Amino acid sequence: MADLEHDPACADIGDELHFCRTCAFAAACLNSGYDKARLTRLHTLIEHTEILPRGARLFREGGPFSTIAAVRTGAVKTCRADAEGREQVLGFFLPGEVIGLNAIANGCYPCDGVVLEDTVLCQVSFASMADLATRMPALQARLFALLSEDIGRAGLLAGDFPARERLAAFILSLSRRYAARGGSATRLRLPMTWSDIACHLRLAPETISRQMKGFQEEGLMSVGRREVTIDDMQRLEALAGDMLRGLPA
Amino acid sequence: MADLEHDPACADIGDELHFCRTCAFAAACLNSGYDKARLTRLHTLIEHTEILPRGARLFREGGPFSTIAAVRTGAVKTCRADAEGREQVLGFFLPGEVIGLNAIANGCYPCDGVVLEDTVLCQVSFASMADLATRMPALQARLFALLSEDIGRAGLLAGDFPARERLAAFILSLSRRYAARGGSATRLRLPMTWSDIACHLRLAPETISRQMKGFQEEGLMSVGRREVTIDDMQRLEALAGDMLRGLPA
DNA sequence: CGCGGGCTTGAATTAACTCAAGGCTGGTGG
DNA sequence: CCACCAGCCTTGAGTTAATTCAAGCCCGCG
Repeated sequence: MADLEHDPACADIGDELHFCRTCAFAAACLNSGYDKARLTRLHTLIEHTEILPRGARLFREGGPFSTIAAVRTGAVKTCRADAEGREQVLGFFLPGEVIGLNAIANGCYPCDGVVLEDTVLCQVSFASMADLATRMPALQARLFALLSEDIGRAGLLAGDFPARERLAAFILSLSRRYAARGGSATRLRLPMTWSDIACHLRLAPETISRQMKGFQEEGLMSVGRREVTIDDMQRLEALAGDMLRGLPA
Repeated sequence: MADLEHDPACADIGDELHFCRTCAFAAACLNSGYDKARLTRLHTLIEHTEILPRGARLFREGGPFSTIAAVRTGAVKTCRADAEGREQVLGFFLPGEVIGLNAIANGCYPCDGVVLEDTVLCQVSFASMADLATRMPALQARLFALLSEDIGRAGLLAGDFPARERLAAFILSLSRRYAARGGSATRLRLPMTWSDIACHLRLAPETISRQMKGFQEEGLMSVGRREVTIDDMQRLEALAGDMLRGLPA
């Protein structure tokens, strides 16, 4: 365990120990009494990438799947383009979140992975991970939970809610996810463009713009360039409430 | 293995061996050379329910999660109601498909499970299943795949496609899922109402009605009471193509 | 036979979209 | 250091796909 805590590659992450010590994959394992050898084995499976610049492709739709990755710093989106070239953003991945779980089923990625800002990832061969999981039930449980969580998250977008509520839920979801990793719940830096948000929420970019303006005028939040400060969390939760009901983060 | 093949509880399923022998949970294990003891152990974990009538609730939103279930015969929908009481159908589950995977993350169901027609399920404690999976890597792999598949399926609905394409993709998806279990790919019995389909696809029931009529007039399919016969698979695939791209079944 | 749930059909409405044009901003190169 | 450029965001006006509302129909079932 000491190895993990003092690994220089992790030390610079500061307080995000929940994420750092385990590179997001095995938080649940830390307090499970595993011996040092196993934790070290887990740790040695993990490779950190270099700093990936905005626009870099982690993988492309149809490409062969072999590794999953956790975001260490930065942000990533997964997306696909339809026949007319219109982009659909499936999800955003913030520090601590795991990318690639939707590729397990088919052995190939169902979407592109695109870096939104300077990003470092922790990568692990999924096969090794699964193998190790048979010997570490808590790791297996963590993987099951991560996968299950993603089902719920993907389902969020399925609902038919008005633009206003969808955007409110999106902001609130970001807020909770940042807060869960020790960030601020009220002051959010947005690594994605308005257009990305629009593609994600099935809205036109113009609609995002108008709704953001509306939120600001109502005193719900202050909207800046690539950042948002939530001013009235309660009202925001009331707006989004129905949509996020029963979601972990 | 002989136990499984000749188990009278399974014998009546006929040719659906892929599903029957394993009650849908461990198809991948059968050819993996596991010894009889392990397969039997898996089998003894599984309990068949009595015949559940239309309208029965398998579970409710917020209820404690402990078991996952595979549909043996019949059909089930998962759904939730928003504040105004409008229903949102998250998914339909046909024979051979597994219900409850989205509840793992939180330990409680994020939706209701409702029986659509006379239905028999195979139920298994998820905890036992996970425990067994540590000793049966192929079972673990199967569970990972099932979970991953569900992420993709949930994401389907996220896209912003016109009503016409969404409905085409839905019909085609049903067709493929029935076909994958040995059923007909062209003649489909629909266990759900038009309204259920509407709630699932984020459309009004009237829209389903109009689109179905349209499909019929164009010779794409013949629509009957609770059944559909696909007359022009190629054109249907062309219509839905973009949406189902990269989906297993 | 009559009842009720579910499906159909038409007409009016609307939320969000598209199209078009203008403005800000942060980065780049002179 | 400043000017320019490109990408991104904003704003307005007109359009549209799908909705809501309302009414009637069909069919299986008691």
